[in-house]
Amino acid sequence: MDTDIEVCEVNEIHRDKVDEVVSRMPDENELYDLAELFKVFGDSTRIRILFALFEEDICVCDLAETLGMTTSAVSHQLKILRQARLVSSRREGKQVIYFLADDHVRTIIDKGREHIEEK
Amino acid sequence: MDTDIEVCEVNEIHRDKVDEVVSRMPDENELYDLAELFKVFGDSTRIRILFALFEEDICVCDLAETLGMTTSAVSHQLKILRQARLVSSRREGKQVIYFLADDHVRTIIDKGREHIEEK
DNA sequence: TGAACATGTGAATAGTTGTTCAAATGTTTT
DNA sequence: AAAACATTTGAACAACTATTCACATGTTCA
Repeated sequence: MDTDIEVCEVNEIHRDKVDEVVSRMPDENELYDLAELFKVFGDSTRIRILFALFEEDICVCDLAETLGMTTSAVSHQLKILRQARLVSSRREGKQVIYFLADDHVRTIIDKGREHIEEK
Repeated sequence: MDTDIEVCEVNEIHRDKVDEVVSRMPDENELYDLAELFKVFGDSTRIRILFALFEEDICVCDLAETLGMTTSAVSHQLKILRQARLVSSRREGKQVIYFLADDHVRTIIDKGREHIEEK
């Protein structure tokens, strides 16, 4: 039904080069996870939350005030940051305090800043 | 029409804390640009293109073959990578060869990998 | 110059995502 | 236990984005 008898190779592929590159490509899962991670950084609300957490641990309520957004909107974004393990939280009475999960966050954002600041 | 006479502060904001964090926040443009940059990394097609370019400079046609996509789709993504100054290109005869614009790309992706690889 | 090759681009579509709104959950205080 | 506070969550809507398709542009070679 789908035999490739009459395939006309339109483009001149450098077969050896392509095979080499393909063989060195990380597996699909890793590529997908990487893209998912950067997607989390790719929203200015979440970037702002991370910058706020660079300064100090902070509750949802203060975070919402800082960003001028509803606690609901902030909470939705915090969930995404938590799932990416970029932030963690602890409960203190009625409040939930968020903080950076580790130092990768700072490093990644710093490298991003370096890139955009060069010209 | 919108006077705040009857404002009932529902949440107990830590005013001093919020003001401090707000004052240290980078300006809107930088935050926006940062998010835009990471958005570019936040797509697995573009991540795959970047990994391919880690190995060697490569033309659109081979890139398409490597990724199993149409040259059109690849070209659209290359445009986005170019606009973010993550890749550059040079023409060699009929072909256009793409290559990494600088080493920030590697560094940023490496940091991302470190994060996801730590369980 | 014309044909073939290689890449780029605009419009359209399908899928994804951020915010809002309403309501639920969990904690403290009285 | 009830009321008030703080956060979370699900559904819905609007805005955005990646791929496809058709076509345009640019280069080489006969």
